[in-house]
Amino acid sequence: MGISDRKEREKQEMRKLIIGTAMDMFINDGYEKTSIRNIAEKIEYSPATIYLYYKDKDELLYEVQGEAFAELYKAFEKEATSTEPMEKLEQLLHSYVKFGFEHPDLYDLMFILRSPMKAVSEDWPNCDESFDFLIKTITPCMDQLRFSDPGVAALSIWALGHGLISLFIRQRIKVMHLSDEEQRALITNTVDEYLRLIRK
Amino acid sequence: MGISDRKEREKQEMRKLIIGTAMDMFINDGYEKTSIRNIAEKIEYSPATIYLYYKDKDELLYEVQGEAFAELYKAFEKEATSTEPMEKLEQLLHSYVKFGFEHPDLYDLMFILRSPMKAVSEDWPNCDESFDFLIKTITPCMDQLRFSDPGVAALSIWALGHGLISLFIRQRIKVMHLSDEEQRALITNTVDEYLRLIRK
DNA sequence: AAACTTACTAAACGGTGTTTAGAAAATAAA
DNA sequence: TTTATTTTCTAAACACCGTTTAGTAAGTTT
Repeated sequence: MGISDRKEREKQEMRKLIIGTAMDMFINDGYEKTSIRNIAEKIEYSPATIYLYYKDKDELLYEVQGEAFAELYKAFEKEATSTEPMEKLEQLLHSYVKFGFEHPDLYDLMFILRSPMKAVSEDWPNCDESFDFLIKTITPCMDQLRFSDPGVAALSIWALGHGLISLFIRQRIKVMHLSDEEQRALITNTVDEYLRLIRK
Repeated sequence: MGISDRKEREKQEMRKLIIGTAMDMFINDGYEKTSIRNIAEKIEYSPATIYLYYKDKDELLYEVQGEAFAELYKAFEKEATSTEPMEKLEQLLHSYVKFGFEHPDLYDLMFILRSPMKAVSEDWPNCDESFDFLIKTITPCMDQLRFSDPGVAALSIWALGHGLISLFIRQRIKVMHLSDEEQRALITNTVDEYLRLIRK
């Protein structure tokens, strides 16, 4: 049955077209400002067509989140490569913060946006993967870290990185009355001092 | 002129009615799910009336943020009372996290929500106040802290607290597969270990 | 009592996510 | 090849949203 094969292929291509366009627009304009109608217009289909391929806007977000987490994981693999455990951990945190700086709108929809129920109730494959990378990086460092257990260590490191980036992205660091460049420098500085603090 | 006095009073009462109702609804349903139309319905006026007292929905948010920051500051004053600098700093961070746990929707609109331009461009009186409290609490601790300067110290402490609460509120800690209670306990634990880390 | 000012709202504008009913095109069967 | 069936798409509508406009009704002043 060659025809139904092609149809399946075309269906997958359409899904890719939609999700690719959605991702572009989420990155450029943010999730909230991107409407189903805008996406439809860009791909030259009617809005209703999108609903033949995705259940609702949340499902679009869910898919884009998946791709974004895959990108984060790739960044980890590329940038946290040291064979020395503590150095690898440092590279990992730097990589995380760098990702936030370079892809603020992706970071936003991954970690800040109110997540669709699907993402929090069912499991979240590509997110788990990145979190696993953190856990696996921490584990061999435990004897050199001033944390009581890996759970606390993971959450502490993640929370510090996330806190810095999300305060920056959502412009709350403005209360410190610093320029954009000064804010970035201070954040980098704060990361480095934190990494020094946690060492035994 | 008694009449214009009364009119002014009535005007202020109307503003209070609107902002009070808005705050209630922001707390119960969140900012995004609360519509001008719903607020108008609850106070039994037409939606257009609200625009005679507030420029737009952002201005409502701005005002509620102000009140929320005032509440946070009150919490600080009540709970961070020690005369011993380091102990006061610990009380402050605990107070911050407690505020987040107890008023998640207020915390959300203060620190997580995309803030209206007014809040970030002009100054933000009640937010400055709370941030000042942090700076003033940190300053006398500097000789006992493992930070190079107060700016880094302030941002580090804030980012850790904010990171924990915002990951919790936006349900990202779910990747750790813990119950709500376990998550809260882990957060408290992480705060305590952090406070231990930063001590000289 | 008439003129003026203030307080309010009905209705509309242009936007949103989403659903429905029906048209058009592609495929299968005759 | 023509008819029947399935698949693919969209126009239009529904129920919301924030906001503006134009006009009504009430209160105040002259």
